[in-house]
Amino acid sequence: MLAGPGSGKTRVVTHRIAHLISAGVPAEQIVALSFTNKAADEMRRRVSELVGPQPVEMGTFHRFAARLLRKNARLVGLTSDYSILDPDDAGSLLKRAAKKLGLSLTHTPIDRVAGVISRAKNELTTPESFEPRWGRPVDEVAKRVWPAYQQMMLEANSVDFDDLLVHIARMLIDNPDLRRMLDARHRWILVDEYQDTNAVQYCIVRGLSIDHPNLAVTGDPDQAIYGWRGASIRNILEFERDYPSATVVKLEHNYRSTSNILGTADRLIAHNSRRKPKRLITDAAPGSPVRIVLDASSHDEADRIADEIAQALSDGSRTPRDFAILFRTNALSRSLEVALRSRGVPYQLVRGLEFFKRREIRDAVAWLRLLKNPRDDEALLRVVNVPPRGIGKQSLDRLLSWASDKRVSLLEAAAEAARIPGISKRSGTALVQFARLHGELAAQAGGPTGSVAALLDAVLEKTGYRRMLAEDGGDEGGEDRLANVEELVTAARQFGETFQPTTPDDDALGSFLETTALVADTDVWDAQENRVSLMTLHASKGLEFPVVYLVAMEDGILPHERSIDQPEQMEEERRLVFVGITRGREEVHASAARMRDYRGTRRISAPSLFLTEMTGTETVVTGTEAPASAATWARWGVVEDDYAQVASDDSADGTGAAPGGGPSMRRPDGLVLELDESDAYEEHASPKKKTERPASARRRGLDAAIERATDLASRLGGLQPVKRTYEMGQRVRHPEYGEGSICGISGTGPRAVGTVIFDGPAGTRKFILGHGALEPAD
DNA sequence: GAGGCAGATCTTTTT
DNA sequence: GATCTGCCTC
Repeated sequence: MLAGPGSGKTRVVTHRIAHLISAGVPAEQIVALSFTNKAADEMRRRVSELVGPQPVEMGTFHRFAARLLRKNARLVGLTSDYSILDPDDAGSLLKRAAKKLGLSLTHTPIDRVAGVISRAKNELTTPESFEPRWGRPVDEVAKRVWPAYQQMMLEANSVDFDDLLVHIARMLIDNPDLRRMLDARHRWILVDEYQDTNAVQYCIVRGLSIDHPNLAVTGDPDQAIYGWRGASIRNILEFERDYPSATVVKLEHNYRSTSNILGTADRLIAHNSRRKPKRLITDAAPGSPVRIVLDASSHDEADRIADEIAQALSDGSRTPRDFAILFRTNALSRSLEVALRSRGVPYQLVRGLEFFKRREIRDAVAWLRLLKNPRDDEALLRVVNVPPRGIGKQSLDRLLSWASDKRVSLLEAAAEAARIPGISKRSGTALVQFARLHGELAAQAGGPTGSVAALLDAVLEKTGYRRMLAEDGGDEGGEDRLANVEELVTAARQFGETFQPTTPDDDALGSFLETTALVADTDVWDAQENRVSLMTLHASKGLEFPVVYLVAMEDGILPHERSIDQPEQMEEERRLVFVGITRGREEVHASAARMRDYRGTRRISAPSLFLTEMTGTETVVTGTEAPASAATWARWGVVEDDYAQVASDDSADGTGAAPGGGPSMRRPDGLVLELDESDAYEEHASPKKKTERPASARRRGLDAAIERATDLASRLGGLQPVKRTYEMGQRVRHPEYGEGSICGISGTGPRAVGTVIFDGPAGTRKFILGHGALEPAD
């Protein structure tokens, strides 16, 4: 399903599940994969509304993989008690690996190296097959540490986030019998947000749907915003090749936003060249125009928005949960928080990881991990000297090298610490005692009947952690931290109450750890809470709000400075804005500030290119910094509009994405890509030319993009794009709705919105005229 | 070994 | 701005 924003995707997915079940498909054979737990929970809720609670497997890719891995851990050299390391712990393990190899990290920051490895894993590259790109020192370092890192992971019976998926993918590739079994077991698969799947995820889905290709995926290439994580729209484009009998369904009708909002979103996204043409159709009224506000400073921006919200709240026209404020980076939230707080407006910052990122929470969870998996060295390092037990860096270094020589875990080494040369008597005793403490707690942890909350309580008590926090009344909120830890105990208790083992080897502690390890930002966001939501654009995917504010749309921030010189990344940034705009149901306000206090410095920047691209008949430009005559802005807009016209002609005809119909081209790596720029070219050229494409179209990346602008411009000289003009009262024909007449036009040019009264039952509908959905009826 | 301090460093988005 | 690092002193 190619499904535009607000087209009822979740509804389609849930109804499909419900339909399968009522058609007699056993619920255990259905797997529904999404990207956040939130989305999965929502799906589950809606499915049980339709057909009652069902044992359908619903969750994130990572959760699904984690459970599968637990059942088959032996196949990849792990035990079912394996730990999941979060990026921080994984990073520090990577650091230890580098140190072991004596690699200097001064010129290659560790998170950069981690990023390269993560990226490679998501491409399903192995440490052996990984090839450093020439002239990239980070790659060279990655090439060398990766194997050591992986070895250490294995010895610690641990995986990182990426490994969860990679292990499953490899398992499916290497074990044909198991693959067949799992394929048969998970017969019906549904994947949401398919445009954001990467190679590993693709591999997993593919592996489970060869014998039983009952696969339903939904996605919108225009909302692909995880390219940096290796997601690739090629998964959508290749779909029809891998599953030749696939049917493509387009959901183009938007039930969410006003036509002004949709028009603006569409105008913007038309500037992307690499996309499947797709229409946005709506019956909705125009609503208020999308507002573009230019403020003098980031503080003005925050104050203005807070004032507007406070005003709407006090006159009763809105309630706090109607509002969302979206931004590019988390760091941008601060001034908004301050402004909202000073006006007493309740808000929630959607950054759920915060809780699980807190030191005290991580310490407590690390203890649980160590109890579950005694080989989890990273967890041990985290808690071994908290509260202080007199075990310092020196002793730990000795312990580490001894353990690594003897090939034992740190915990095993700790038990022997008294005998390890170089470790002082005092530290040695402390380590031995630590090991003994672990033994005591582990005894309590044993047995699947044990409650996680009780165990956690014992940990806090016996390790002296709770006492440490209680006594640390002074400087930095030992009280708060204590409260947080107690909150974790409560969470564990609640978890224990609802926990239902689905398989015999399911245990509460393991599941609890899995849950804490795999929470996402948006998972903590609570739609019920009546608060203004503050979140990143990425986190907003899949949500909707009556009123949306897009802030800090400035050059260098919204097209992020690291994206500006790369055309593909610019397109992703543009999609990000597209996602942001289409979150809005009734009002969208985009803003930029001339001067912004950011990262401790003050920066002056120009309004985002995207603001000018959005500007048109559906928008108004205001604010203290708005050009008085609107001339500068407007002229800028006009120039952009010419470009917009070129781009819109690219996608003027919505048929390009029909199954197998669109022209496609093969890249050297064997992928099939559809490029709209060639669509545009083809559209007006003779059909014969289809096979001999100009060399320029074959080139990609920077070259192609530079070429495209100039090349396309010159080519257009000889190729007149089909220009249609419409006027009031004109008779038109729509392929689906039949004939009608235009009874209203708002705006001008290819983006104008026309209202059509159809003769048939379709009634009155609105269209973006330039989209080619309508033809003149003679 | 613990704790405190100054200076360096680095800042996209996330399961 | 915030956090981490290395260095210093007790």
